Amino acid sequence: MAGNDNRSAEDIYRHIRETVLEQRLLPGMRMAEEALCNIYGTGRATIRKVLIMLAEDQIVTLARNKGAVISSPTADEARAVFEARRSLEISLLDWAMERVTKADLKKLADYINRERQALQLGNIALWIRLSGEFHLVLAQIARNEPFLGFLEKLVLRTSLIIGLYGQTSAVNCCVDDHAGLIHALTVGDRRGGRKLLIEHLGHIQERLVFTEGGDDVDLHRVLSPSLNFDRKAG
Amino acid sequence: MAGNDNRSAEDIYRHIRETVLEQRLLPGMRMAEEALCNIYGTGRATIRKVLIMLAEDQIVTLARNKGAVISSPTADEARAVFEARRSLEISLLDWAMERVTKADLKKLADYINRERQALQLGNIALWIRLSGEFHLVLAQIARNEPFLGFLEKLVLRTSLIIGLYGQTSAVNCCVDDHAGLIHALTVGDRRGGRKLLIEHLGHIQERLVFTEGGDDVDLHRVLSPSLNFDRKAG
DNA sequence: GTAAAGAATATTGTTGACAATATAGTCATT
DNA sequence: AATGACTATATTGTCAACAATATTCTTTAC
Repeated sequence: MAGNDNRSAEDIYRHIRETVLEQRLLPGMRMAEEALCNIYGTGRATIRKVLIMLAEDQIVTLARNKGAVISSPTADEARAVFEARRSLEISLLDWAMERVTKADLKKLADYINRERQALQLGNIALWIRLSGEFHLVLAQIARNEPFLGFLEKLVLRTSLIIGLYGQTSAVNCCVDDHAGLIHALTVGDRRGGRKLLIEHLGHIQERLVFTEGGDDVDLHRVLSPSLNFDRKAG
Repeated sequence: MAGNDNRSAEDIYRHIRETVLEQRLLPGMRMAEEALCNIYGTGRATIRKVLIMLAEDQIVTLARNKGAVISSPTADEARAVFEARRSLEISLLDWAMERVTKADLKKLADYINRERQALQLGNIALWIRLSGEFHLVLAQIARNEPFLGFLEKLVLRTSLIIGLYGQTSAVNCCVDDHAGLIHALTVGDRRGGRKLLIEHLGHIQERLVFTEGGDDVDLHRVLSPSLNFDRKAG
């Protein structure tokens, strides 16, 4: 069960990010160093490096002498993330309109097919990841590395947010939204693309239910489907 | 000379970032672990954590078995950073227009005064830092944490870029630009503010001279005023 | 005198042990 | 039975030593 081959810190980092994107790692889950050492077959130094990198992405929260936990974005943070995404992705789409190539469009089409396929096969985790990555593939067309990196972080955090506040329902709207975006990009419909993008992000955001108004995330931890996890209630 | 009090990784991280912002740490400078240990009076584990965090910000470049070096952004990366800044800061300014308070305006005015003061006293390092931080203070008014964090990274990288490609000249235009931005924000002049902001970033970018077309940064290292540093030319 | 090969040095990568801290469990008291 | 203090356990933080690798210096051959 435990003891994969030795992997580099970067590989582990990428793997954990993928898993977060698939919503298999959910907010509140503890990331004990030794457990990760066993899973990935590395020493603590490597794991520590990975956790520091994840903490910089705000995927993980480090507490002194308490260790790492998958971050639980507050409702306010969630709103900020969506606000930021709207703004970032509109800029990215504008650039993409100017710089898109035929190869890009082909790549996007392939991606949508993979999304549809994953959905048909019932591979939800894969579909979730693909539909997140779609935005990144779209963003790559803009050819601005820093911006792409920023969006990556926001997409990752969106996965955490959906994992915390998301309702499992109305799944297949996204694929059509994505198809619409591709069409807008193909015909160069700037205004339509922008509208679609905002609506699409709105669809995702609308499906969130922010239980409990406060900023205290401990309550969310309790109801998160993670490991057994008791806390003295305040 | 060496041996400050023990500081936490976060303190050291902030201090190095500040120093980069002041352009006292320049691209190409080596960041040997032991040297940093002596400077900050900590063990290698702490320094290592700091370097990992700086590497995530792309302030530092880590090479396996070779150690850390202050990053040397290429000309293309520099262009991407400015492009990203234009887009980010316009969004931030739009939000700031909606959310600015009197307290914010007071804070901005104080900041400009500090800039002017630093310039009069000839404290260039401080002025450079303040004029970078001005953009962050402005960004804080937008009240969007993720966006603010992104801009922080870009401002840091801008410091590296100016350190590499910047010409030391025409210093005092910036303060007036900043004053203009405050005015636009005060009277709610959205269009004027946007224009000023783009011009301001343009001023900074125009003063760059991209010596050598290639992506190889070793040449820049040679001319950086760091320790003695020889390399076999390719 | 230059260039290549090898030795010496310095720096980073990794591991293990120990200290500091937080968590969980136990027991006594009310 | 609930609360509080205390002990035991587990986890992280830090340090030191050693291994691996890169760099520099020296030597030798041409």
